[in-house]
Amino acid sequence: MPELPEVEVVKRSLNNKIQNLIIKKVKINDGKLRYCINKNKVIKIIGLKIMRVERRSKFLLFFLNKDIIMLAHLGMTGKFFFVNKKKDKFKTSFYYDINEKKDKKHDRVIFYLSKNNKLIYNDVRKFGFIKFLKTKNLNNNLHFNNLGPEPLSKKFNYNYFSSYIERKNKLIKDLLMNQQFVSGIGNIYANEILFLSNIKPTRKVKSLKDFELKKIIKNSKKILEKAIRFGGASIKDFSSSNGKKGSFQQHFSVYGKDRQVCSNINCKNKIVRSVISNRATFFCLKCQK
DNA sequence: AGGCATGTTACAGG
DNA sequence: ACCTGTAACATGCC
Repeated sequence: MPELPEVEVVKRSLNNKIQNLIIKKVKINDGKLRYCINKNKVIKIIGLKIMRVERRSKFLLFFLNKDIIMLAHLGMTGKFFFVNKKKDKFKTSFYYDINEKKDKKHDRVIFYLSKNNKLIYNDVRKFGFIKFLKTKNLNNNLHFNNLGPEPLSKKFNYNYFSSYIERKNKLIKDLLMNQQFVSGIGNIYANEILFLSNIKPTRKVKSLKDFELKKIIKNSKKILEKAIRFGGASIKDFSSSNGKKGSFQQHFSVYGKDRQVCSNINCKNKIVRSVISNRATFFCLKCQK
């Protein structure tokens, strides 16, 4: 599910609801996620207030008072659901009912919040994690100290790109997915960005012309912003914290489209699928050079 | 039954 | 010390 746009959508859907709520109780159904949830640290967040939620790369940061941050990563299948007693307009599509006593399958952690609200962390494959740290340690933990710039920030620009790739001999698709180069792009969006940029995923970065670097920068921002506008991509079962599905998957140009006709007008070529660094890669041999 | 899946990191080897 | 590729994590779906 979750690359930058999906995590951003989750952040936005949580933020206005969760601010100023107090964590009353935490129930851990299965704390054996990517990292085992530290129960001693969980005890310390009881009674703390959730100030706001931020996103960095594909990480969610819940800022609590007392200078504590709850850092979460959704891995491949992690989801946060916010459940409120009040009926809201998403009620019909909503997976959870506040009055339902029994937990859903794969509800790993449940945060009971003030005013009868719940925050549920559901994760099928358990590649995600939740950990707690001091605000001052945020930038020197293993997840953040080698993180590249945000693709939507001004730091991700032509000068940065061209100086980064000097004497590098990597494939462009690998580079786009390398979080040390730029943080937040995963397999789906790397495929989409390269299709829109007419660049074959197997191109070596050294071979890229200046105009191609500029195109990749521009299209990265364009696609990620568009995906956020559409609420992210809900392949499998991604949804935001209110259960609302994204629809960007309907706007995919190449991802998952092997053997289908290229989506460019006037191109009758079929999209091919190959594997790069163990990840499914889709492209049009005619449109991407 | 076997292959595949939106991600990250630990580790081995160069 | 840096870079690179691979295995591992856990579960469900086609």
